[in-house]
Amino acid sequence: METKDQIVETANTLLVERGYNAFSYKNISEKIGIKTSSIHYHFPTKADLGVAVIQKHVAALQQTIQRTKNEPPASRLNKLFLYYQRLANDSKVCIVGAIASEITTLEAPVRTAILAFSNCVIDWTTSILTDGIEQQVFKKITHPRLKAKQIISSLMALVQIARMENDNQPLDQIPQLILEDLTPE
Amino acid sequence: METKDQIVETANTLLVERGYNAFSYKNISEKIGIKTSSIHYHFPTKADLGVAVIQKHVAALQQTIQRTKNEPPASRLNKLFLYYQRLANDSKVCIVGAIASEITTLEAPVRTAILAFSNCVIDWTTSILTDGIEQQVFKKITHPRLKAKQIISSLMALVQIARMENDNQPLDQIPQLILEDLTPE
DNA sequence: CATTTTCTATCTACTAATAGGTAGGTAAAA
DNA sequence: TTTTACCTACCTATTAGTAGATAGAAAATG
Repeated sequence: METKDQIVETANTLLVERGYNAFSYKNISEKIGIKTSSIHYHFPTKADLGVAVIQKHVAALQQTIQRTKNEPPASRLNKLFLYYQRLANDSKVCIVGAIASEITTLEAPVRTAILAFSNCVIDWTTSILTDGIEQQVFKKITHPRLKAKQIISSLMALVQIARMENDNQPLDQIPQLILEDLTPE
Repeated sequence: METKDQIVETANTLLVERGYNAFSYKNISEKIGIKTSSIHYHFPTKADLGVAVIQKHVAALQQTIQRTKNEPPASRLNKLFLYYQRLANDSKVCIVGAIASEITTLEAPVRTAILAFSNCVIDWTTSILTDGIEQQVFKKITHPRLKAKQIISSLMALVQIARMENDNQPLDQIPQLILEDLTPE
C-alpha cells in the first residue's frame, strides 16, 4: 500500500500547488516513476483521486481536533494559526482555497468532499470560539459561526495572496490581530 | 471593436465561473458564435486574453476609486462591500480568488497583471482605512495595510465559500462585523 | 470619380501535445 | 491458482495555436 499513499501525497502537493484542473495523471506518473495506467488502477477516475486527497485532509484535521480537545481555546486557536502559517512557509495554500475557484468544474463527489472538509474546519473553529466565550477568555460574539467563517476566510485568502506576492511570512502579525479582536473588555 | 469586447466579457464570465485553466477558446467561441481562430486574431495567446480580462477589472476599479474619492471613508468602504455582495449574488467570485490558486501555472504577464490588480484593491482599502483613522471615524490601527489585506481576504474567501455552499447572501452581516471592529471607543 | 491596393475580421483546415480513460498482458506474491 | 500491482499499447476528445483563403471596407492612386 505504499504506492497508493505516494500517489495521494503527490496528487495533494500538485493540487495545492497548481489547482485541480492543472494537475494530471502524467504529472504524478513522472514524479513517482510509474505509468499513468497504474494510477488508474488505484484511482479509476480523477474524481476518486481528488476525493482521496481531500479525505486525507479530513483525517488529519480530525486527529488534530481529537488531540487538542482538552487544551484551552486560545491554544487550540493557535494550532489553527500554525496550520496556515506552515502552508505559507511552504508556498502552499489551503486545499479549500485551491479548489474553491474551480468548484463549478468539479465532479459531484469532489464537491461533496471539499464541502465536508470546509464545514469541518468551520465547525471546529466555531467550537473554539464558543468554548472561549463560555470560559470568558473571548468576548461575547453574536454569531460565532459567522465569526469563525470570517477568521478562516481571512487566513485562507491571506495565504493565497501571500503566495502571489512571494511572501512566506504573511501571518506573522495576523494571529495577534485576530486575538485582539476576540479579547474581552 | 464590438467582438473584441464581447470576447473579453465572455472570457471574464467563464474565468470567474470556472477558473483560468478550465476555460477555453472553444467555450468562448461557442458562446458568441465565432470560430476559435477568430479569437486568436484578437488575442494571439490565452495569456493576452487573460491580461485583457484583468485590465478591464483594473480600469473599472480605478473608475470607482476616482468617482468616490470625495466620499467619507465609511461610504467608500461600503462600496467595497457592495462589490463583493454583488459577486456573491451572481454566484461569482473575485478575480483574484479565481486566479490565485492557479498562480503557479500562469504565464508571467498574467501573474504580473493579477498582482497589480490585487495591489490596487489593497492600496485603495488601505487609503480608506487611513483616511478614516485620520478623520477619527475609525479607531487607530497599528498596521493599516495589514488590516486592509485582512478585510479583503475575508471578503474574497467568504464569497468563494458561499458559492460552494450555494449561499448567495453570505455578506449580509459581515460589513456590520467589520465596521464594529473598526469603530473607535 | 473610378479603380486598384491594402487592411480588417472572419473563415476552413490543420497541427502537435495533452487530457482522462480502457483493454489486455505479465510477473510475482498470497 | 487467484489476486495484486504493475506494464504496453491504444482511444477519443480537447487544448492552444498556426497557415492560408476570402469577402468586404477603407485608403491610396490614376
